Amino acid sequence: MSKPGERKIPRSVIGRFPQYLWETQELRDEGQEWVSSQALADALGFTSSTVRQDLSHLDFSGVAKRGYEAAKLQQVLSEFLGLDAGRRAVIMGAGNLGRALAQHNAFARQGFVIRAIFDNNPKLVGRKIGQLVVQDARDLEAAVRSEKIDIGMIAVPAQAAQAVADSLVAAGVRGILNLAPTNIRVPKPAVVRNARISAGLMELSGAMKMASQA
Amino acid sequence: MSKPGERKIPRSVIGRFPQYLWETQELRDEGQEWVSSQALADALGFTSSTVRQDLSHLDFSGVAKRGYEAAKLQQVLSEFLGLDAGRRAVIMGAGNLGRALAQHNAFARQGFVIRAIFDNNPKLVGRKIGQLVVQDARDLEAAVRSEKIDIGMIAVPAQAAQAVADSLVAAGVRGILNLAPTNIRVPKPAVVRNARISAGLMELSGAMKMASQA
DNA sequence: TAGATTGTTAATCGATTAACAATC
DNA sequence: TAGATTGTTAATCGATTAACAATC
Repeated sequence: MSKPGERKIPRSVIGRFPQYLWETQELRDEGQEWVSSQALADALGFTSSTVRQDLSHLDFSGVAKRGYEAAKLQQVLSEFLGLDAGRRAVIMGAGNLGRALAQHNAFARQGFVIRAIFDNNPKLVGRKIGQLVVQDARDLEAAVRSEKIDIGMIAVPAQAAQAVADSLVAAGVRGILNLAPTNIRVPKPAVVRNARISAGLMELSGAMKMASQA
Repeated sequence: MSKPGERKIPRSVIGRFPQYLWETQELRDEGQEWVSSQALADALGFTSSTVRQDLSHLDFSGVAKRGYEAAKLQQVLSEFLGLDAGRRAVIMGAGNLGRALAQHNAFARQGFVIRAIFDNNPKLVGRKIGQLVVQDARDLEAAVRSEKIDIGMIAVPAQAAQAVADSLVAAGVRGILNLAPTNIRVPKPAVVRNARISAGLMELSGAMKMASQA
């Protein structure tokens, strides 16, 4: 375990936490009650040393000779990532991608509840998407307040992404997940993370070129 | 410019290339003919030193006092990332996410052409999605061969992701973009990159917790 | 020319890995 | 107990930043 109170956990470590979480869930599903740093490392392609270093940031200890208790590890990781409370999100943009996200029920299982979807196109406003109805983007601020929204997911075209991010921040949203193929910036204490499929494709393509030359 | 032939460019650098590319495109759209390392750094939140280091890996030089020629930079980055030839992709899984990807025409503009979409659910096979018809997953190998597919995008549930990745590799696909919330592994020389929206949400949530404590 | 910006080297910073005593 | 696996320190490795001569 170690320093529960001392923080500044590197971003690279936080980036591996979701992976530990999934892998632990999978191992539990297979009936494992204990997971070792070596087992996680093998599954994820890290070294066991990295895994132990990473997990030592959590307020939680493994047990020598056995490893980490899977159920406990899962719980501590969830808590650390702020998933236990349930994060409340909105989707900005009701195009193909926004609509797909709105109907993607896997998010709920992981602690992310999507409360609303917005668009500024009058043709889309009012349309039903799964359980939700597309709302006018002008009504964002009221919804953020009444629904206590934590996170905005940006699924609009690249040119509109920064303006939409600004409106989310102005409405009081602290966390932004950007899916548009562009770079956006937000003032502190707001936080942005990118989940850009195009970027993934481009990096993949670059990596393929490297691999074919090596 | 420097060593065009010498490789092993760090993954972190390749990860920034798409960002340079987008930013350069945007600046060109605004009419800029030259971009400086400082301008890119400011827009993306890096230091100019990092930008210059990164771009020095490319077979291309800036010009003292002016910066980098935007059109040329865009072209060299595209080429480096293997986008100029046009990458040919298939989508595995015709659920909400897979269907949204199939209709997402932004990919084509960035050099990724989606040639087919597969599912193993007979109810979905034959269904029309945009320009494509959902095919039976058993026909993957033939399609990969006849369509010269480079990339497979995995948009199936987590439990099925590894098996689908294996089938892609067996069919001869070298690059895999994993969108499922799980970790998959492939044998060399195949390459995987992840574009997991759930992971992005979890990292964001963790970063929000850190930011609120700081 | 004078000044701005590159390319590159060297210094710093941070992250990963190795190693091993502690321990269950 | 003996052996496996943790937690942590120290060493290594790699990535970022600073600095500055070269140059257009």
